[in-house]
Amino acid sequence: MRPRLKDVAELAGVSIKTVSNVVNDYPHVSDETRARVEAAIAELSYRPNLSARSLRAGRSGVVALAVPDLDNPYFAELATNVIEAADRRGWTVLIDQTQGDRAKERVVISGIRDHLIDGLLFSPLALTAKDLAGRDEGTPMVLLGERIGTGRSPYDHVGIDNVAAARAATLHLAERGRRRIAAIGVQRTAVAVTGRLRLKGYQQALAEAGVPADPSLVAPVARWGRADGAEAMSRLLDSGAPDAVFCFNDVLALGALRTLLKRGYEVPGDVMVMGFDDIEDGRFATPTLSTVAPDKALIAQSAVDLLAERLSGGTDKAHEVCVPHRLAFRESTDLPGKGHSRTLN
Amino acid sequence: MRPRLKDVAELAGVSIKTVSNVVNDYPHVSDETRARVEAAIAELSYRPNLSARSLRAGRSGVVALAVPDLDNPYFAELATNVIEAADRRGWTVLIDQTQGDRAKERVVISGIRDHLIDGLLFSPLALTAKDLAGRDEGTPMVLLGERIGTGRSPYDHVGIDNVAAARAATLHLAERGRRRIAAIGVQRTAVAVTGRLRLKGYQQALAEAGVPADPSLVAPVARWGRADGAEAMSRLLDSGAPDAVFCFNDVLALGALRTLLKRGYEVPGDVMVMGFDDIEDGRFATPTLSTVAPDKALIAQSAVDLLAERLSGGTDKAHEVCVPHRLAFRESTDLPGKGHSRTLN
DNA sequence: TACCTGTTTTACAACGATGTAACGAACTGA
DNA sequence: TCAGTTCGTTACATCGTTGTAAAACAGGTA
Repeated sequence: MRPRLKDVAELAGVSIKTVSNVVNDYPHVSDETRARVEAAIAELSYRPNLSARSLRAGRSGVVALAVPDLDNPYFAELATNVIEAADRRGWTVLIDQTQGDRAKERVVISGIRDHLIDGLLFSPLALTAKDLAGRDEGTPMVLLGERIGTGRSPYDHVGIDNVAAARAATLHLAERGRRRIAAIGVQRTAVAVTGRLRLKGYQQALAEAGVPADPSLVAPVARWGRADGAEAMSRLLDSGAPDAVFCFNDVLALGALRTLLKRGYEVPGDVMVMGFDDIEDGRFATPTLSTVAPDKALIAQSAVDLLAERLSGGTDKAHEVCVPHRLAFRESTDLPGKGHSRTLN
Repeated sequence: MRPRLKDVAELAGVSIKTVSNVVNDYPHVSDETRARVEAAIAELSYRPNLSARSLRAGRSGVVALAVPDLDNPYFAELATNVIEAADRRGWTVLIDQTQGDRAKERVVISGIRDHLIDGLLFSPLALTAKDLAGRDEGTPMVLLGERIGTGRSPYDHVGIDNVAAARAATLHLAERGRRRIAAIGVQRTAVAVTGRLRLKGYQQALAEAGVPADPSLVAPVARWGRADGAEAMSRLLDSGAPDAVFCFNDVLALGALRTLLKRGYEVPGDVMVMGFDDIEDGRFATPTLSTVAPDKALIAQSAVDLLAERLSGGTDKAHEVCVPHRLAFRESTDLPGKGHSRTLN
């Protein structure tokens, strides 16, 4: 069917290995032989069989990226960055969606596909430290997002300082004079680490700003989707009358924004809205969405670099990379009369 | 390093093939032997090597999905659906981003990775019929989105009736009394098939509704991103004074919406906005975005099914699947006083 | 006992590519 | 002329799995 080294070799009148040497650019091949082989390769339009190569080499050139859900623009943007960074190293990316489901996340780390992939970039949501500990260390794995568990993990990790970021975001709202600052995004599940860290930053900021913490202003959600944000905002408006809301990610914030506008509130006048992630949607919402902007390109690049280092057998101790973030102040937290809502990007 | 069939066989005291038989659930293995082998598998936590398997079987269980850009929510949602549909068949999906770049799209069909994947689902933007014709038919490919070229193509294809959809969308605007209906999304490049089809539908609708076509109301864009939509809308407002705008996809529409609101126009009062794709963002924009809603899940499912049929050596002639779409009327094209903006989903 | 039937298990050869080691040929220098 | 050194090329084994065909075994019949 498809041409193999053998077919090329026969056509060129050389041995299989010589063709292999040409394909792999080995030095000691005479110009004349090389030309003949290349002609044969072109004529048959030969392409190496990657399965055979990876069987032989023990490497496939494929890495897996496991994320909860590509529908969430944050993960879509992250995936884009990862694919680009992997591309620069000649790797191909295979994508798994876990839906943040613990069973699926376990499958991802179970190593079922370890022989197909050289490494794993994993952004877990529901996984526990125990799940992780049970993994037999086969293919290298780099964790994205939250650290799991409190102890030392044998895995490389890339994340941001969620507490500091959430604290800064909340402080920003307090500095603009808001006193009833709500939070949307805590989850009731035991494993929602990210949410807890952002809540912690939120609480720290309130204490620091001397704003009394009102538990009724903390709105739990089941998941981090637009509908959840919209629904949580609705509950907050019915009960707590906030004058600002810090949402633990941007899609929650866009959902909350939708509810506010639909119910006739002015944003930022009546209620300021702050998000987290800096997805593109937020930059084109009306009002544009203030947010915490993690350096997604750097997260992806760092993760790929860490994986590469581990693949080349480099380090033994686990690396911790904390990627910087910045705050993007846009219209949704703009003070009236300052008149620069349109100049901020 | 990792256990192989051989290791399991030695531990269980049977031959390699017997272990293989157990792993593959072959019938003629005695219960006692099976139990012993399974114990050994568990003890060593053996996992089959997929590279070897796919070398042997000529199948890898991996299919590639090539899309322009995961950042575009339409493709992210499509990818989600494809991954789910593939999952149901036990396939893994590997994702390529082409950026709509012709050179990258050529690489995708060049077959460089054909040995790694069993099939290809490809949503091309810039590819020409000539590029396609030059492909040596190795792994099966299903095209998503537009048909390429006019002649008969040897490839299966899944798409929607763009002309009809665009026509219906535009007619909807005309029926609501708008006469200066703009269009955003035509592209100057020779290969932008989708844009041309939607333009055709737009023009047909104008003719049908007896609305004179004003070329100054057709705004070209370089790409189909939010920023392009925003910028095109700005140009339209400066020159043409439209009272409605049909955008060839939702992110263009969201960009246009942003410009309208920023410049103080009322939507839908002053200008109605209609999109195409039905991405989730549009359902949470304010106003919510009317749009053409293709059945993305069915697109993904059909594509995967077609691929499966081809993989099982089924058909020889190319299939054409036209997936139905519906129109989602939301607030951005709502007539004032009708009072049902909130009941429409 | 010899023979057949059917089940269970095994040895062996692929799949396609590449590292190793060895080979012949063409040179060098004594 | 011959050993020693390159250089270019090759045969072979191997990566881990599975299809094929045959061997081993058990049970039943003549």
